[in-house]
Amino acid sequence: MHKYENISAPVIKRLPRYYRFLGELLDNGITRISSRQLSDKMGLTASQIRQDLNCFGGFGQQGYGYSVEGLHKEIGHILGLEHSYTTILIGAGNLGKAVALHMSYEKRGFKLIGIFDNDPAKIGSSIRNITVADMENIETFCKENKTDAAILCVPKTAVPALADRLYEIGIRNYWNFSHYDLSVRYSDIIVENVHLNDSLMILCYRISDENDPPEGYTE
Amino acid sequence: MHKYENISAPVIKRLPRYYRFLGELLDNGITRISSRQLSDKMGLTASQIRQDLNCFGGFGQQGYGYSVEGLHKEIGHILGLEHSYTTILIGAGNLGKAVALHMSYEKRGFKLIGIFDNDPAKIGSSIRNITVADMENIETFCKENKTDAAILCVPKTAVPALADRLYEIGIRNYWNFSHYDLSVRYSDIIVENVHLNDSLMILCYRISDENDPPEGYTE
DNA sequence: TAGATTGTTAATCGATTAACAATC
DNA sequence: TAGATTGTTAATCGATTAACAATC
Repeated sequence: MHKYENISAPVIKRLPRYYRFLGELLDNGITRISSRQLSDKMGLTASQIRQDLNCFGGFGQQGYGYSVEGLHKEIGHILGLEHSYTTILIGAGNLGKAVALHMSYEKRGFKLIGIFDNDPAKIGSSIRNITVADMENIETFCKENKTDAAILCVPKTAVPALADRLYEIGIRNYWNFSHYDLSVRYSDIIVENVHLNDSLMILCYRISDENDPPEGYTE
Repeated sequence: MHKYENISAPVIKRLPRYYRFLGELLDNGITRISSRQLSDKMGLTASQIRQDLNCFGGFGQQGYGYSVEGLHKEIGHILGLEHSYTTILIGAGNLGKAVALHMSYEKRGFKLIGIFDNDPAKIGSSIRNITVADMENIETFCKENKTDAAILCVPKTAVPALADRLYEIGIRNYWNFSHYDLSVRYSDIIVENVHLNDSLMILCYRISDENDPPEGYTE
């Protein structure tokens, strides 16, 4: 039932970056590019670019290279950006608010149709023309409005119970900003994580690895 | 000059997750764990856990397993969480604000000492007791206050000029939320990216790959 | 046609998994 | 001691790079 079979995670993770670079080239009025030129710009090998693209089809032309516009469109299509998945956001704190407002710039892929919180101070307030609703009403809302995906911006302590509830409702696609591993709890769901703490720790590792050990450190 | 030589990126990326799971075990009062038990909880192989940990040292005990508290501490140490890097945030929009507030919960690793923006409407406002300063004053500020790292929460169009300016000041460590690849511009810097758009596109790919092709799609 | 660059196969490199001797 | 589990080496698997025939 997969559109593309056996595409490895490393390849998929590179697609948005290809899409971004091609978009920039397009903005700069560049119409064609070779895998070598693109590899120079992006800091990877031409071989890898050709291998990656050929997972999905032969988009280039021998002796010529790739049409920037054509390739940009193809990758957009591979990513499925022509979809519009109805999406709800749970948690209207600072991060939730930022994500909601961020998504207004994002035209493709996802459409925010509801925002939920259980804090009375937040319920009733408005974020980009969507009124924050009471978590109590989420089942009713999802019955009345087909909901494809949920964005989780709640504290990790709230996630296990929330996850069970959303799973019960039938939601299987998650953009997860909470410090909790949803994928361990359910195996038949799709989760894309944005773990800010993890990201910051990795930066911390790389900075401290480069520099002198801190005081009190002995080896 | 590296504390740990030749540690591969996949290993480093798993460290925060180990740290998180061990922290949870610790909270639940569990004192010891074997690589097999941990692998069951985390959804990976016991072999991989042992291989990963042995990049840094032998933290376990044959026939017993690992001390949860000991291992948690060790990984915290490997990540360099005992540091406190002085950090400035550029861009006090919704995302910048959310990140600044997020970091107040985060005690270890980084300390936010300044927030900058060039929007007169934002300059002078206050985020978690830090007054948003004018970008004009960033050179002066960094001369007076040793600054280890910068968080970029500005639109991508603003990044190239900003990056040059921060590089000139001497900042080499970046937590980058903008849709721009800093690492291509400078090679002697450390960049950890949080590309929300890229993350959302990957989710989009995985949802559309699972489901029926959209209307108008023919193969 | 000649030159350039792809698509694709083969070679290399690296990461994960399996196995087991060491040892607590 | 016997049982359990690590640390570590060897085997497998997968991803990246190199090479080149196909072809625009």
